[in-house]
Amino acid sequence: MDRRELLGSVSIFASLEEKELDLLLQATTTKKLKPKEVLCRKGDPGNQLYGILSGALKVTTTGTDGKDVMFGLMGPGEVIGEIALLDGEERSATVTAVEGTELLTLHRRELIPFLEKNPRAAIGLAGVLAARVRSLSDRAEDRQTMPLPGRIAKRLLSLSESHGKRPIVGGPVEVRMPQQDLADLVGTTRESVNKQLRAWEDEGIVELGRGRVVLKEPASLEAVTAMFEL
Amino acid sequence: MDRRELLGSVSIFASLEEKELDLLLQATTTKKLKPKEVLCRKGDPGNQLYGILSGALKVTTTGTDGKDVMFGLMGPGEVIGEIALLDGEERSATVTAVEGTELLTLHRRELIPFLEKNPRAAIGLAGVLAARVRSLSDRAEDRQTMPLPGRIAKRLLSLSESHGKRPIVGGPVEVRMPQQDLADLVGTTRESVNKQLRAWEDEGIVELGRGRVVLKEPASLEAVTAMFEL
DNA sequence: TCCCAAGTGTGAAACTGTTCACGGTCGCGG
DNA sequence: CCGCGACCGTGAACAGTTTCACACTTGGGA
Repeated sequence: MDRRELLGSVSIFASLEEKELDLLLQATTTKKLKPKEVLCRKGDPGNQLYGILSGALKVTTTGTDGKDVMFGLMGPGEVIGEIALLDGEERSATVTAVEGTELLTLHRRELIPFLEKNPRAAIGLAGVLAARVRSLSDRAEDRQTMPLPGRIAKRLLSLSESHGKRPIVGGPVEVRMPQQDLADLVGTTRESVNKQLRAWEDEGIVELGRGRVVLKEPASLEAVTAMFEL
Repeated sequence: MDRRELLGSVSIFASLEEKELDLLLQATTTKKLKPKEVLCRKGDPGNQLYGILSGALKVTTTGTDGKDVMFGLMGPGEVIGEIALLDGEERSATVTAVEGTELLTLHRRELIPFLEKNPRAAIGLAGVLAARVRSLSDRAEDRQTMPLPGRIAKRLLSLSESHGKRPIVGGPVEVRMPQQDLADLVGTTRESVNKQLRAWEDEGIVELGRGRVVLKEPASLEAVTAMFEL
């Protein structure tokens, strides 16, 4: 896969013309992250924008007590790092690779002038941000209206869509993520997640393994979420 | 105050040239809202962007059980409605006037072409969105790391900065908001807020009144937040 | 290949915050 | 100027989660 193809695969640049892409390409570098490697930490100054080419990143913050909050898991085609770059503040979260990951990096001094010349890209970027706001506020809402089982079910389903694998073709979807991370994502403890998952395992709805959850009956999970929302 | 002055007072347009402002002005309308009047509801189609000229709006969503979540209180100079407009989805929340409010409205069909011709405004808009993401993720973090008193204290302080009044010049700051709204904002029940506030009143930290909280000792509240965070 | 760090499973006890069920009071709109 | 709706105050019982304290498993790296 050549560099241009890579760049085109990052959503916000997908709509650009060839020659604009070429121009932008010259300003990019690529970067590789090993599993567990940290891309940036909350509080760092942030002048780079990253596009994910392959792999997966988790976005978290850590309280001093060690209590983590995970905001999301990002995959290929997604953009990360725009916030600090756009408002000029510090990085708002810590970003860590959960597996080997390839990134495209773009520095603010190249990006801002580029956006000024290519308003469509700027609008596209704003669109990405708008979606981010939407998902954050949805989750905030869930967190204070939906009881724990509903939240776990909902997040499992959404993870299965964005990051699910099917070990056997046509078989059930598997979500690769330790229970601790699931807990951080849902806003609860590892223990609570474990207990809920075990309960579902007994009902045959999921199957558990070290670092993974297999959704045997997604429909039952949907039923759980439906019980609470709206 | 003439129309142009109004437009310039809305943050994202503050950096525009005179002639650009004039151009944009022709596309705007003004709108007035009475107290408690609803600007839009979650789920509506959304094609307007609003700039707040005066007054205050609250942004909320309501679960079917009647449990509300308040995302924020917006004041003069702030922009609202960008999200639905940028991602083409439904309105993501309900917006209600808490007092008499004057708005500037701008339709998508005028705004998008305008942004394409004025990339700086597009970038500015992206900046607003970035700030929105930041505040939402901060709150998400608080909500699952900080116990209730800390969250209440923190929100009171931030409200006092953005919407506080000083009934007597140089006197203590007063926040005008019913306890129910405070609860929705912090993500708890009215009762819990009331109990905490009463406790603080007994300690002389705040003073309560119908629909208002007077921060007599903001420093003590800061101490409460400091106890938990970081 | 063996070891150990990371991850999982589980119960009991403690607690934080909610729910429920009231009564009281304020102040504004008719 | 008075009534009624909106807002405040409060306690008791309850529920859902967290905390704590373990034992157990597993897979990958030295």
